[in-house]
Amino acid sequence: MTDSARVRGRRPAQGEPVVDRALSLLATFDAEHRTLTLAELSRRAEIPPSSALRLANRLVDWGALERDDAGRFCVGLRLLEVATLAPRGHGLRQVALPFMNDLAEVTHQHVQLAVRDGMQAMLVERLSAHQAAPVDYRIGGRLPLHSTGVGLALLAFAPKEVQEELLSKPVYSEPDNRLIAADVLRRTLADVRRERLAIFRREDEHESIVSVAAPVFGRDDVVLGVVGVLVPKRVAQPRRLGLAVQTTARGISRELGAAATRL
Amino acid sequence: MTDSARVRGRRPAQGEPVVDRALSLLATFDAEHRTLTLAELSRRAEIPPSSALRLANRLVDWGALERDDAGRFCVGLRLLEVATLAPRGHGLRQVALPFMNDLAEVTHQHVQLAVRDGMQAMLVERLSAHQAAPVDYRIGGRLPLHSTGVGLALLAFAPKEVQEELLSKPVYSEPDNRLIAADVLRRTLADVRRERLAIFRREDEHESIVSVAAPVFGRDDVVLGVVGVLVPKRVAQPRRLGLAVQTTARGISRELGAAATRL
DNA sequence: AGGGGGATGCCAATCAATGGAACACCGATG
DNA sequence: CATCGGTGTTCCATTGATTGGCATCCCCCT
Repeated sequence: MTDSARVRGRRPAQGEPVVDRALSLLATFDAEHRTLTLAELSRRAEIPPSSALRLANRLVDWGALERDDAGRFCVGLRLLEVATLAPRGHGLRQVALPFMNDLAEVTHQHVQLAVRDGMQAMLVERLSAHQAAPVDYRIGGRLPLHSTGVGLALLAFAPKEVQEELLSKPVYSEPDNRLIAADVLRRTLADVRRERLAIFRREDEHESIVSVAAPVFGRDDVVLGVVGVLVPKRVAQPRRLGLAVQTTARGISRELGAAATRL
Repeated sequence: MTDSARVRGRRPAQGEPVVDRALSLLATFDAEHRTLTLAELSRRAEIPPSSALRLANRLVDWGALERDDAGRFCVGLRLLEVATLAPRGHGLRQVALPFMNDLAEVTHQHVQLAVRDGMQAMLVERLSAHQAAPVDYRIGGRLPLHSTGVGLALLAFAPKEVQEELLSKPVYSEPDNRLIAADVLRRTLADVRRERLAIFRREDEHESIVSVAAPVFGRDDVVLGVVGVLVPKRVAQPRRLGLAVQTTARGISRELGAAATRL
Protein backbone atom coordinates (compact mmCIF):
# COMPACT_ATOMS: atom_id res chain seq x y z
CA MET A 1 0.00 0.00 0.00
CA THR A 2 2.95 2.34 -0.42
CA ASP A 3 2.37 5.32 -2.66
CA SER A 4 5.40 4.28 -4.69
CA ALA A 5 3.14 1.69 -6.30
CA ARG A 6 1.56 4.22 -8.63
CA VAL A 7 2.89 3.35 -12.04
CA ARG A 8 1.14 2.55 -15.27
CA GLY A 9 0.26 -1.11 -15.36
CA ARG A 10 0.88 -1.74 -11.71
CA ARG A 11 -0.57 -4.30 -9.39
CA PRO A 12 -2.59 -6.37 -11.80
CA ALA A 13 -5.35 -8.32 -10.14
CA GLN A 14 -4.36 -7.22 -6.67
CA GLY A 15 -4.26 -10.85 -5.70
CA GLU A 16 -7.91 -11.55 -6.44
CA PRO A 17 -8.62 -14.05 -9.19
CA VAL A 18 -10.51 -12.79 -12.22
CA VAL A 19 -13.32 -15.24 -11.81
CA ASP A 20 -13.98 -14.05 -8.30
CA ARG A 21 -14.08 -10.47 -9.49
CA ALA A 22 -16.55 -11.36 -12.21
CA LEU A 23 -18.71 -13.17 -9.69
CA SER A 24 -18.48 -10.25 -7.30
CA LEU A 25 -19.95 -8.15 -10.08
CA LEU A 26 -22.94 -10.45 -10.16
CA ALA A 27 -23.18 -10.24 -6.40
CA THR A 28 -23.58 -6.47 -6.50
CA PHE A 29 -27.16 -6.88 -7.62
CA ASP A 30 -29.85 -7.28 -5.01
CA ALA A 31 -33.58 -6.78 -4.64
CA GLU A 32 -33.15 -3.04 -4.12
CA HIS A 33 -30.65 -2.70 -6.95
CA ARG A 34 -31.84 -4.66 -9.94
CA THR A 35 -30.24 -2.31 -12.41
CA LEU A 36 -26.91 -0.57 -11.91
CA THR A 37 -24.82 1.87 -13.88
CA LEU A 38 -21.21 1.08 -14.56
CA ALA A 39 -20.12 3.53 -11.88
CA GLU A 40 -22.37 1.89 -9.29
CA LEU A 41 -21.20 -1.53 -10.34
CA SER A 42 -17.62 -0.38 -10.01
CA ARG A 43 -18.13 1.14 -6.58
CA ARG A 44 -20.20 -1.66 -5.11
CA ALA A 45 -17.83 -4.37 -6.30
CA GLU A 46 -14.79 -2.25 -5.46
CA ILE A 47 -13.32 -2.69 -8.90
CA PRO A 48 -11.89 0.21 -10.95
CA PRO A 49 -14.30 1.39 -13.63
CA SER A 50 -12.17 0.29 -16.55
CA SER A 51 -11.77 -3.21 -15.19
CA ALA A 52 -15.41 -3.40 -14.18
CA LEU A 53 -16.46 -2.45 -17.69
CA ARG A 54 -14.22 -5.05 -19.27
CA LEU A 55 -15.53 -7.82 -17.06
CA ALA A 56 -19.13 -6.68 -17.29
CA ASN A 57 -18.91 -6.67 -21.06
CA ARG A 58 -17.78 -10.26 -21.02
CA LEU A 59 -20.72 -11.15 -18.82
CA VAL A 60 -23.01 -9.32 -21.21
CA ASP A 61 -21.57 -11.21 -24.17
CA TRP A 62 -22.41 -14.46 -22.50
CA GLY A 63 -25.82 -13.30 -21.34
CA ALA A 64 -25.25 -13.30 -17.61
CA LEU A 65 -25.88 -9.57 -17.67
CA GLU A 66 -27.86 -7.38 -20.02
CA ARG A 67 -27.96 -3.68 -20.68
CA ASP A 68 -31.27 -1.89 -20.78
CA ASP A 69 -32.02 0.92 -23.19
CA ALA A 70 -30.52 3.42 -20.77
CA GLY A 71 -27.25 1.52 -20.83
CA ARG A 72 -27.65 0.30 -17.27
CA PHE A 73 -26.64 -3.22 -16.37
CA CYS A 74 -29.03 -5.83 -15.09
CA VAL A 75 -29.14 -9.57 -14.60
CA GLY A 76 -29.76 -11.43 -17.84
CA LEU A 77 -32.09 -14.20 -18.89
CA ARG A 78 -29.26 -16.57 -19.67
CA LEU A 79 -28.43 -16.69 -16.00
CA LEU A 80 -32.02 -17.58 -15.23
CA GLU A 81 -31.85 -20.30 -17.84
CA VAL A 82 -28.89 -21.95 -16.16
CA ALA A 83 -30.07 -21.29 -12.63
CA THR A 84 -33.32 -23.15 -13.22
CA LEU A 85 -31.22 -26.29 -13.59
CA ALA A 86 -30.29 -26.18 -9.90
CA PRO A 87 -31.50 -29.56 -8.59
CA ARG A 88 -32.10 -28.28 -5.09
CA GLY A 89 -34.14 -25.40 -6.43
CA HIS A 90 -36.21 -26.04 -9.48
CA GLY A 91 -35.85 -29.78 -9.35
CA LEU A 92 -37.75 -29.80 -6.10
CA ARG A 93 -40.01 -27.01 -7.26
CA GLN A 94 -41.16 -28.92 -10.28
CA VAL A 95 -42.69 -31.76 -8.33
CA ALA A 96 -43.88 -29.53 -5.51
CA LEU A 97 -45.70 -26.96 -7.60
CA PRO A 98 -48.94 -28.81 -8.37
CA PHE A 99 -49.34 -29.72 -4.71
CA MET A 100 -48.64 -26.16 -3.70
CA ASN A 101 -51.24 -25.02 -6.15
CA ASP A 102 -53.82 -27.25 -4.53
CA LEU A 103 -52.92 -25.87 -1.14
CA ALA A 104 -53.17 -22.33 -2.44
CA GLU A 105 -56.59 -22.98 -3.93
CA VAL A 106 -57.84 -24.32 -0.64
CA THR A 107 -56.33 -21.77 1.70
CA HIS A 108 -56.25 -18.68 -0.52
CA GLN A 109 -53.11 -17.62 1.27
CA HIS A 110 -49.41 -17.40 0.52
CA VAL A 111 -47.86 -20.81 0.01
CA GLN A 112 -44.10 -21.08 0.25
CA LEU A 113 -41.45 -23.61 -0.67
CA ALA A 114 -38.05 -23.20 0.94
CA VAL A 115 -34.76 -25.05 1.21
CA ARG A 116 -31.85 -24.62 3.56
CA ASP A 117 -28.68 -23.09 2.22
CA GLY A 118 -26.02 -23.00 4.88
CA MET A 119 -27.29 -21.09 7.88
CA GLN A 120 -30.23 -19.55 6.08
CA ALA A 121 -33.45 -20.58 4.43
CA MET A 122 -33.94 -19.70 0.81
CA LEU A 123 -37.35 -19.16 -0.72
CA VAL A 124 -37.58 -21.26 -3.85
CA GLU A 125 -41.20 -20.65 -4.71
CA ARG A 126 -44.09 -18.60 -3.48
CA LEU A 127 -47.64 -18.66 -4.68
CA SER A 128 -49.82 -15.73 -3.76
CA ALA A 129 -53.51 -15.42 -4.18
CA HIS A 130 -54.75 -12.04 -5.21
CA GLN A 131 -56.37 -11.31 -1.92
CA ALA A 132 -53.52 -12.55 0.26
CA ALA A 133 -51.91 -10.03 2.59
CA PRO A 134 -48.83 -8.40 1.10
CA VAL A 135 -45.54 -9.70 2.43
CA ASP A 136 -42.20 -8.89 0.97
CA TYR A 137 -40.69 -12.30 1.07
CA ARG A 138 -39.18 -12.61 -2.35
CA ILE A 139 -38.42 -15.70 -4.40
CA GLY A 140 -34.69 -16.23 -4.32
CA GLY A 141 -34.59 -14.28 -1.08
CA ARG A 142 -33.18 -15.53 2.18
CA LEU A 143 -34.86 -15.91 5.56
CA PRO A 144 -33.48 -16.63 9.02
CA LEU A 145 -33.70 -20.24 10.19
CA HIS A 146 -35.17 -19.15 13.50
CA SER A 147 -38.19 -16.85 13.54
CA THR A 148 -39.98 -18.08 10.45
CA GLY A 149 -42.15 -21.13 10.08
CA VAL A 150 -40.23 -22.57 7.15
CA GLY A 151 -36.95 -21.70 8.82
CA LEU A 152 -37.82 -23.53 12.01
CA ALA A 153 -38.93 -26.60 10.10
CA LEU A 154 -35.68 -26.62 8.14
CA LEU A 155 -33.62 -26.09 11.26
CA ALA A 156 -35.38 -28.83 13.16
CA PHE A 157 -34.47 -31.38 10.52
CA ALA A 158 -31.02 -30.01 9.71
CA PRO A 159 -27.84 -31.89 10.70
CA LYS A 160 -26.86 -31.56 14.35
CA GLU A 161 -23.83 -29.40 13.48
CA VAL A 162 -26.03 -26.78 11.87
CA GLN A 163 -28.32 -26.61 14.87
CA GLU A 164 -25.41 -26.41 17.29
CA GLU A 165 -23.70 -23.69 15.33
CA LEU A 166 -26.84 -21.59 15.37
CA LEU A 167 -27.46 -22.27 19.04
CA SER A 168 -23.86 -21.47 19.96
CA LYS A 169 -24.51 -17.78 19.46
CA PRO A 170 -27.31 -15.72 21.01
CA VAL A 171 -30.40 -15.81 18.81
CA TYR A 172 -32.68 -12.84 18.41
CA SER A 173 -36.21 -12.97 17.05
CA GLU A 174 -36.51 -11.17 13.78
CA PRO A 175 -39.05 -8.34 13.63
CA ASP A 176 -38.84 -7.37 17.29
CA ASN A 177 -35.33 -7.89 18.60
CA ARG A 178 -35.88 -10.14 21.59
CA LEU A 179 -33.43 -12.74 22.77
CA ILE A 180 -34.60 -16.30 22.32
CA ALA A 181 -33.23 -18.55 25.06
CA ALA A 182 -31.30 -21.51 23.65
CA ASP A 183 -33.19 -24.10 25.68
CA VAL A 184 -36.53 -22.67 24.61
CA LEU A 185 -35.45 -22.94 21.00
CA ARG A 186 -34.21 -26.49 21.58
CA ARG A 187 -37.57 -27.46 22.96
CA THR A 188 -39.34 -25.82 20.05
CA LEU A 189 -37.21 -27.77 17.60
CA ALA A 190 -37.93 -31.02 19.42
CA ASP A 191 -41.64 -30.25 19.15
CA VAL A 192 -41.30 -29.56 15.45
CA ARG A 193 -39.51 -32.86 14.93
CA ARG A 194 -42.14 -34.78 16.86
CA GLU A 195 -45.15 -33.16 15.23
CA ARG A 196 -43.49 -32.76 11.84
CA LEU A 197 -44.96 -29.30 11.89
CA ALA A 198 -43.63 -25.86 12.71
CA ILE A 199 -45.87 -23.01 13.78
CA PHE A 200 -44.45 -19.55 14.16
CA ARG A 201 -46.24 -16.40 15.19
CA ARG A 202 -44.71 -13.27 13.83
CA GLU A 203 -45.81 -10.20 15.72
CA ASP A 204 -45.65 -7.30 13.37
CA GLU A 205 -46.68 -3.76 14.15
CA HIS A 206 -49.43 -3.71 11.57
CA GLU A 207 -50.66 -7.23 11.51
CA SER A 208 -49.56 -10.41 13.21
CA ILE A 209 -48.86 -13.28 10.89
CA VAL A 210 -48.84 -17.00 11.55
CA SER A 211 -46.70 -19.26 9.43
CA VAL A 212 -47.19 -23.02 9.39
CA ALA A 213 -44.65 -25.30 7.73
CA ALA A 214 -43.97 -29.00 7.27
CA PRO A 215 -40.87 -30.86 6.04
CA VAL A 216 -40.61 -32.56 2.66
CA PHE A 217 -38.64 -35.79 2.62
CA GLY A 218 -36.74 -37.40 -0.22
CA ARG A 219 -35.16 -40.81 -0.46
CA ASP A 220 -33.26 -41.95 2.62
CA ASP A 221 -35.42 -39.73 4.77
CA VAL A 222 -33.39 -36.68 3.92
CA VAL A 223 -35.26 -33.41 4.27
CA LEU A 224 -35.08 -31.66 0.92
CA GLY A 225 -37.15 -28.65 1.80
CA VAL A 226 -40.30 -27.43 3.50
CA VAL A 227 -43.68 -26.15 2.43
CA GLY A 228 -45.56 -23.62 4.43
CA VAL A 229 -48.43 -21.18 4.43
CA LEU A 230 -48.55 -17.62 5.69
CA VAL A 231 -51.81 -16.37 7.14
CA PRO A 232 -52.91 -13.28 9.04
CA LYS A 233 -53.44 -14.12 12.67
CA ARG A 234 -57.05 -13.00 12.71
CA VAL A 235 -58.13 -15.64 10.22
CA ALA A 236 -55.69 -18.33 11.31
CA GLN A 237 -56.98 -21.78 12.14
CA PRO A 238 -53.66 -23.43 12.94
CA ARG A 239 -55.04 -26.90 13.48
CA ARG A 240 -56.85 -27.12 10.18
CA LEU A 241 -53.99 -25.42 8.37
CA GLY A 242 -51.48 -27.76 9.95
CA LEU A 243 -53.26 -30.79 8.59
CA ALA A 244 -53.50 -29.26 5.13
CA VAL A 245 -49.82 -28.33 5.09
CA GLN A 246 -48.77 -31.75 6.35
CA THR A 247 -50.89 -33.41 3.72
CA THR A 248 -49.30 -31.30 1.02
CA ALA A 249 -45.82 -32.08 2.33
CA ARG A 250 -46.60 -35.78 2.34
CA GLY A 251 -47.86 -35.67 -1.19
CA ILE A 252 -44.66 -34.05 -2.38
CA SER A 253 -42.55 -36.45 -0.33
CA ARG A 254 -44.31 -39.43 -1.81
CA GLU A 255 -43.66 -38.21 -5.32
CA LEU A 256 -40.03 -37.66 -4.40
CA GLY A 257 -39.74 -41.27 -3.38
CA ALA A 258 -39.57 -40.90 0.36
CA ALA A 259 -39.60 -44.16 2.25
CA ALA A 260 -43.10 -45.11 3.27
CA THR A 261 -42.03 -45.32 6.90
CA ARG A 262 -41.58 -41.59 7.02
CA LEU A 263 -45.02 -41.00 5.67
CA MET B 1 -0.76 -26.08 -33.20
CA THR B 2 2.73 -27.46 -33.83
CA ASP B 3 3.79 -30.34 -31.65
CA SER B 4 6.81 -28.30 -30.61
CA ALA B 5 4.47 -26.47 -28.27
CA ARG B 6 4.45 -29.27 -25.75
CA VAL B 7 6.32 -27.91 -22.77
CA ARG B 8 5.41 -27.61 -19.13
CA GLY B 9 3.49 -24.42 -18.53
CA ARG B 10 2.85 -23.68 -22.15
CA ARG B 11 0.15 -21.68 -23.78
CA PRO B 12 -1.72 -20.41 -20.76
CA ALA B 13 -5.32 -19.52 -21.50
CA GLN B 14 -4.99 -20.46 -25.16
CA GLY B 15 -6.31 -17.06 -25.99
CA GLU B 16 -9.61 -17.55 -24.20
CA PRO B 17 -10.27 -15.30 -21.23
CA VAL B 18 -10.71 -16.95 -17.86
CA VAL B 19 -14.15 -15.53 -17.35
CA ASP B 20 -15.38 -17.04 -20.58
CA ARG B 21 -14.01 -20.40 -19.59
CA ALA B 22 -15.72 -20.22 -16.23
CA LEU B 23 -18.98 -19.29 -17.91
CA SER B 24 -18.57 -22.10 -20.41
CA LEU B 25 -18.43 -24.42 -17.43
CA LEU B 26 -21.83 -23.15 -16.37
CA ALA B 27 -23.08 -23.61 -19.92
CA THR B 28 -22.25 -27.31 -19.89
CA PHE B 29 -25.29 -27.98 -17.74
CA ASP B 30 -28.62 -28.55 -19.43
CA ALA B 31 -31.93 -30.20 -18.71
CA GLU B 32 -30.54 -33.64 -19.52
CA HIS B 33 -27.35 -33.05 -17.55
CA ARG B 34 -28.16 -31.42 -14.27
CA THR B 35 -25.26 -33.05 -12.49
CA LEU B 36 -21.85 -33.68 -14.04
CA THR B 37 -18.63 -35.27 -12.90
CA LEU B 38 -15.40 -33.39 -13.24
CA ALA B 39 -14.43 -35.47 -16.26
CA GLU B 40 -17.73 -34.73 -18.00
CA LEU B 41 -17.42 -31.07 -17.15
CA SER B 42 -13.91 -31.05 -18.56
CA ARG B 43 -14.89 -32.81 -21.77
CA ARG B 44 -18.06 -30.87 -22.44
CA ALA B 45 -16.41 -27.52 -21.85
CA GLU B 46 -13.23 -28.61 -23.63
CA ILE B 47 -11.06 -27.57 -20.74
CA PRO B 48 -8.26 -29.76 -19.35
CA PRO B 49 -9.28 -31.50 -16.12
CA SER B 50 -6.83 -29.66 -13.92
CA SER B 51 -7.99 -26.29 -15.16
CA ALA B 52 -11.63 -27.30 -15.07
CA LEU B 53 -11.27 -28.37 -11.46
CA ARG B 54 -9.59 -25.14 -10.45
CA LEU B 55 -12.29 -23.03 -12.06
CA ALA B 56 -15.12 -25.21 -10.86
CA ASN B 57 -13.81 -24.98 -7.32
CA ARG B 58 -13.93 -21.23 -7.50
CA LEU B 59 -17.50 -21.39 -8.72
CA VAL B 60 -18.28 -23.74 -5.85
CA ASP B 61 -16.71 -21.37 -3.34
CA TRP B 62 -18.96 -18.62 -4.54
CA GLY B 63 -22.03 -20.82 -4.71
CA ALA B 64 -22.61 -20.82 -8.45
CA LEU B 65 -22.01 -24.56 -8.38
CA GLU B 66 -22.43 -27.15 -5.66
CA ARG B 67 -21.18 -30.68 -5.21
CA ASP B 68 -23.58 -33.38 -4.20
CA ASP B 69 -22.67 -36.18 -1.83
CA ALA B 70 -21.25 -38.20 -4.72
CA GLY B 71 -18.87 -35.37 -5.53
CA ARG B 72 -20.66 -34.51 -8.75
CA PHE B 73 -21.10 -30.90 -9.71
CA CYS B 74 -24.46 -29.21 -10.11
CA VAL B 75 -25.85 -25.72 -10.35
CA GLY B 76 -26.03 -23.98 -6.99
CA LEU B 77 -28.68 -22.02 -5.18
CA ARG B 78 -26.62 -18.86 -5.15
CA LEU B 79 -26.99 -18.65 -8.89
CA LEU B 80 -30.74 -18.96 -8.52
CA GLU B 81 -30.67 -16.19 -5.95
CA VAL B 82 -29.00 -13.79 -8.35
CA ALA B 83 -30.91 -14.95 -11.40
CA THR B 84 -34.26 -14.16 -9.77
CA LEU B 85 -33.21 -10.52 -9.91
CA ALA B 86 -33.44 -10.51 -13.71
CA PRO B 87 -35.95 -7.74 -14.42
CA ARG B 88 -37.15 -9.31 -17.66
CA GLY B 89 -37.70 -12.61 -15.90
CA HIS B 90 -38.84 -12.51 -12.34
CA GLY B 91 -39.67 -8.85 -12.36
CA LEU B 92 -42.39 -9.54 -14.88
CA ARG B 93 -43.22 -12.82 -13.24
CA GLN B 94 -43.94 -11.21 -9.92
CA VAL B 95 -46.78 -9.07 -11.16
CA ALA B 96 -48.04 -11.69 -13.58
CA LEU B 97 -48.25 -14.60 -11.17
CA PRO B 98 -51.50 -13.78 -9.36
CA PHE B 99 -53.25 -13.22 -12.68
CA MET B 100 -51.83 -16.43 -14.03
CA ASN B 101 -53.10 -18.20 -10.97
CA ASP B 102 -56.58 -16.95 -11.61
CA LEU B 103 -56.38 -18.14 -15.17
CA ALA B 104 -55.13 -21.52 -14.05
CA GLU B 105 -57.96 -21.89 -11.56
CA VAL B 106 -60.52 -21.14 -14.24
CA THR B 107 -59.07 -23.22 -17.06
CA HIS B 108 -57.37 -26.03 -15.13
CA GLN B 109 -54.75 -26.15 -17.86
CA HIS B 110 -51.12 -25.18 -18.28
CA VAL B 111 -50.61 -21.44 -18.07
CA GLN B 112 -47.38 -20.04 -19.43
CA LEU B 113 -45.49 -16.77 -19.23
CA ALA B 114 -42.77 -16.20 -21.81
CA VAL B 115 -40.47 -13.44 -22.97
CA ARG B 116 -38.42 -13.05 -26.12
CA ASP B 117 -34.68 -13.49 -25.88
CA GLY B 118 -33.07 -12.87 -29.23
CA MET B 119 -34.56 -15.21 -31.81
CA GLN B 120 -36.17 -17.51 -29.28
CA ALA B 121 -38.89 -17.43 -26.68
CA MET B 122 -37.96 -18.25 -23.13
CA LEU B 123 -40.41 -19.75 -20.67
CA VAL B 124 -40.31 -17.69 -17.50
CA GLU B 125 -43.13 -19.35 -15.63
CA ARG B 126 -45.45 -22.24 -16.03
CA LEU B 127 -48.33 -23.21 -13.79
CA SER B 128 -49.67 -26.70 -14.16
CA ALA B 129 -52.78 -28.09 -12.66
CA HIS B 130 -52.57 -31.63 -11.45
CA GLN B 131 -54.80 -32.99 -14.13
CA ALA B 132 -53.25 -31.04 -17.01
CA ALA B 133 -51.73 -33.05 -19.84
CA PRO B 134 -48.02 -33.60 -19.46
CA VAL B 135 -45.84 -31.40 -21.67
CA ASP B 136 -42.14 -31.08 -21.37
CA TYR B 137 -41.86 -27.36 -21.72
CA ARG B 138 -39.55 -26.47 -18.91
CA ILE B 139 -39.19 -23.21 -17.02
CA GLY B 140 -36.00 -21.56 -18.19
CA GLY B 141 -36.28 -23.53 -21.41
CA ARG B 142 -36.39 -22.05 -24.89
CA LEU B 143 -39.05 -22.35 -27.57
CA PRO B 144 -39.09 -21.38 -31.25
CA LEU B 145 -40.77 -18.09 -32.09
CA HIS B 146 -42.77 -19.72 -34.84
CA SER B 147 -44.79 -22.84 -34.08
CA THR B 148 -45.86 -22.08 -30.55
CA GLY B 149 -48.62 -19.82 -29.37
CA VAL B 150 -46.44 -17.74 -27.09
CA GLY B 151 -43.73 -17.63 -29.72
CA LEU B 152 -46.06 -16.30 -32.41
CA ALA B 153 -47.42 -13.64 -30.09
CA LEU B 154 -43.89 -12.54 -29.20
CA LEU B 155 -42.83 -12.54 -32.83
CA ALA B 156 -45.85 -10.57 -33.96
CA PHE B 157 -45.00 -7.75 -31.58
CA ALA B 158 -41.22 -7.95 -31.94
CA PRO B 159 -39.24 -5.22 -33.74
CA LYS B 160 -39.37 -5.40 -37.54
CA GLU B 161 -35.72 -6.47 -37.74
CA VAL B 162 -36.40 -9.57 -35.69
CA GLN B 163 -39.34 -10.57 -37.86
CA GLU B 164 -37.39 -9.97 -41.05
CA GLU B 165 -34.41 -11.94 -39.85
CA LEU B 166 -36.60 -14.90 -39.04
CA LEU B 167 -38.49 -14.60 -42.31
CA SER B 168 -35.29 -14.29 -44.32
CA LYS B 169 -34.59 -17.97 -43.85
CA PRO B 170 -36.94 -20.87 -44.59
CA VAL B 171 -39.08 -21.64 -41.55
CA TYR B 172 -40.11 -25.16 -40.62
CA SER B 173 -42.90 -26.06 -38.26
CA GLU B 174 -41.60 -27.72 -35.16
CA PRO B 175 -42.98 -31.20 -34.39
CA ASP B 176 -43.61 -32.19 -38.00
CA ASN B 177 -41.00 -30.66 -40.29
CA ARG B 178 -43.12 -28.84 -42.82
CA LEU B 179 -42.05 -25.67 -44.56
CA ILE B 180 -44.08 -22.62 -43.59
CA ALA B 181 -44.38 -20.19 -46.47
CA ALA B 182 -43.13 -16.72 -45.58
CA ASP B 183 -46.25 -14.95 -46.78
CA VAL B 184 -48.48 -17.29 -44.81
CA LEU B 185 -46.49 -16.53 -41.69
CA ARG B 186 -46.66 -12.81 -42.45
CA ARG B 187 -50.41 -13.00 -42.68
CA THR B 188 -50.60 -14.96 -39.46
CA LEU B 189 -48.53 -12.33 -37.68
CA ALA B 190 -50.73 -9.57 -39.02
CA ASP B 191 -53.76 -11.43 -37.68
CA VAL B 192 -52.10 -11.81 -34.30
CA ARG B 193 -51.35 -8.10 -34.18
CA ARG B 194 -54.90 -7.18 -35.11
CA GLU B 195 -56.62 -9.57 -32.74
CA ARG B 196 -53.97 -9.27 -30.03
CA LEU B 197 -54.22 -13.02 -29.81
CA ALA B 198 -52.23 -15.92 -31.18
CA ILE B 199 -53.70 -19.37 -31.66
CA PHE B 200 -51.46 -22.23 -32.66
CA ARG B 201 -52.41 -25.84 -33.25
CA ARG B 202 -49.65 -28.26 -32.59
CA GLU B 203 -50.27 -31.60 -34.21
CA ASP B 204 -48.51 -34.20 -32.16
CA GLU B 205 -48.59 -37.92 -32.81
CA HIS B 206 -50.29 -38.69 -29.52
CA GLU B 207 -52.44 -35.73 -28.89
CA SER B 208 -52.95 -32.44 -30.66
CA ILE B 209 -52.51 -29.40 -28.52
CA VAL B 210 -53.83 -25.89 -28.95
CA SER B 211 -51.96 -22.97 -27.48
CA VAL B 212 -53.55 -19.57 -27.10
CA ALA B 213 -51.46 -16.55 -26.17
CA ALA B 214 -51.84 -12.80 -25.73
CA PRO B 215 -49.24 -10.02 -25.41
CA VAL B 216 -48.50 -8.16 -22.18
CA PHE B 217 -47.70 -4.49 -22.58
CA GLY B 218 -45.62 -2.24 -20.36
CA ARG B 219 -45.20 1.50 -20.45
CA ASP B 220 -44.76 3.03 -23.87
CA ASP B 221 -46.69 0.14 -25.40
CA VAL B 222 -43.65 -2.09 -25.37
CA VAL B 223 -44.45 -5.79 -25.30
CA LEU B 224 -42.70 -7.23 -22.26
CA GLY B 225 -43.91 -10.78 -22.62
CA VAL B 226 -46.89 -12.98 -23.35
CA VAL B 227 -49.24 -15.19 -21.37
CA GLY B 228 -50.74 -18.28 -22.84
CA VAL B 229 -52.59 -21.48 -22.08
CA LEU B 230 -51.98 -24.94 -23.44
CA VAL B 231 -54.98 -27.21 -23.89
CA PRO B 232 -55.59 -30.57 -25.53
CA LYS B 233 -57.44 -30.09 -28.79
CA ARG B 234 -60.34 -32.28 -27.78
CA VAL B 235 -61.36 -29.99 -24.93
CA ALA B 236 -60.35 -26.74 -26.57
CA GLN B 237 -62.81 -23.89 -26.78
CA PRO B 238 -60.58 -21.33 -28.49
CA ARG B 239 -63.05 -18.50 -28.40
CA ARG B 240 -63.75 -18.70 -24.69
CA LEU B 241 -60.12 -19.34 -23.94
CA GLY B 242 -59.05 -16.42 -26.07
CA LEU B 243 -61.17 -14.04 -24.07
CA ALA B 244 -59.85 -15.40 -20.80
CA VAL B 245 -56.26 -15.13 -21.92
CA GLN B 246 -56.75 -11.62 -23.26
CA THR B 247 -58.36 -10.58 -20.02
CA THR B 248 -55.46 -11.96 -18.05
CA ALA B 249 -52.96 -10.22 -20.31
CA ARG B 250 -54.80 -6.94 -19.90
CA GLY B 251 -54.83 -7.28 -16.15
CA ILE B 252 -51.09 -7.76 -16.09
CA SER B 253 -50.54 -4.94 -18.55
CA ARG B 254 -52.60 -2.58 -16.47
CA GLU B 255 -50.57 -3.36 -13.38
CA LEU B 256 -47.40 -2.82 -15.39
CA GLY B 257 -48.57 0.65 -16.26
CA ALA B 258 -49.45 0.17 -19.89
CA ALA B 259 -51.06 3.17 -21.50
CA ALA B 260 -54.83 2.94 -21.38
CA THR B 261 -55.02 3.29 -25.14
CA ARG B 262 -53.50 -0.12 -25.58
CA LEU B 263 -56.01 -1.69 -23.27
C1' DA C 1 -19.16 28.41 -21.02
C1' DG C 2 -17.53 25.92 -17.68
C1' DG C 3 -17.48 22.13 -14.53
C1' DG C 4 -18.53 17.62 -12.69
C1' DG C 5 -19.61 12.86 -13.47
C1' DG C 6 -20.01 8.86 -16.22
C1' DA C 7 -18.59 5.81 -20.03
C1' DT C 8 -15.06 4.06 -22.90
C1' DG C 9 -10.41 3.15 -25.42
C1' DC C 10 -5.61 2.59 -24.81
C1' DC C 11 -1.33 0.33 -23.38
C1' DA C 12 3.07 -1.15 -20.91
C1' DA C 13 4.01 -3.79 -16.71
C1' DT C 14 3.34 -7.96 -14.47
C1' DC C 15 1.53 -11.79 -11.70
C1' DA C 16 -2.35 -14.92 -11.90
C1' DA C 17 -3.49 -18.49 -14.78
C1' DT C 18 -2.07 -22.51 -17.18
C1' DG C 19 -1.82 -27.66 -18.36
C1' DG C 20 1.38 -31.55 -18.33
C1' DA C 21 3.23 -34.72 -15.15
C1' DA C 22 2.82 -37.48 -11.15
C1' DC C 23 0.13 -39.75 -7.74
C1' DA C 24 -3.77 -41.84 -5.33
C1' DC C 25 -7.90 -44.16 -5.77
C1' DC C 26 -11.60 -47.17 -7.39
C1' DG C 27 -14.01 -50.79 -9.83
C1' DA C 28 -13.87 -53.93 -13.52
C1' DT C 29 -11.54 -57.47 -16.03
C1' DG C 30 -8.25 -61.19 -16.97
C1' DC D 1 -4.20 -61.07 -7.21
C1' DA D 2 -2.26 -58.23 -10.76
C1' DT D 3 -3.51 -55.25 -14.34
C1' DC D 4 -5.81 -51.73 -16.54
C1' DG D 5 -8.64 -47.74 -17.77
C1' DG D 6 -10.85 -44.05 -15.73
C1' DT D 7 -11.32 -40.40 -12.39
C1' DG D 8 -10.03 -36.80 -8.94
C1' DT D 9 -6.39 -34.15 -7.05
C1' DT D 10 -1.89 -31.67 -6.13
C1' DC D 11 2.19 -29.49 -7.82
C1' DC D 12 4.89 -26.07 -10.30
C1' DA D 13 7.85 -23.66 -14.11
C1' DT D 14 6.35 -20.77 -17.76
C1' DT D 15 4.14 -16.87 -19.90
C1' DG D 16 0.41 -14.13 -22.09
C1' DA D 17 -3.99 -12.54 -20.35
C1' DT D 18 -5.13 -9.17 -17.08
C1' DT D 19 -4.63 -4.81 -15.07
C1' DG D 20 -5.70 0.24 -13.75
C1' DG D 21 -4.11 4.92 -14.49
C1' DC D 22 -4.74 8.14 -17.89
C1' DA D 23 -6.77 10.62 -21.83
C1' DT D 24 -10.81 11.41 -24.28
C1' DC D 25 -15.48 12.03 -25.28
C1' DC D 26 -20.13 12.91 -24.04
C1' DC D 27 -23.94 14.53 -21.50
C1' DC D 28 -26.24 16.99 -17.97
C1' DC D 29 -26.50 20.72 -14.88
C1' DT D 30 -25.66 24.94 -13.53
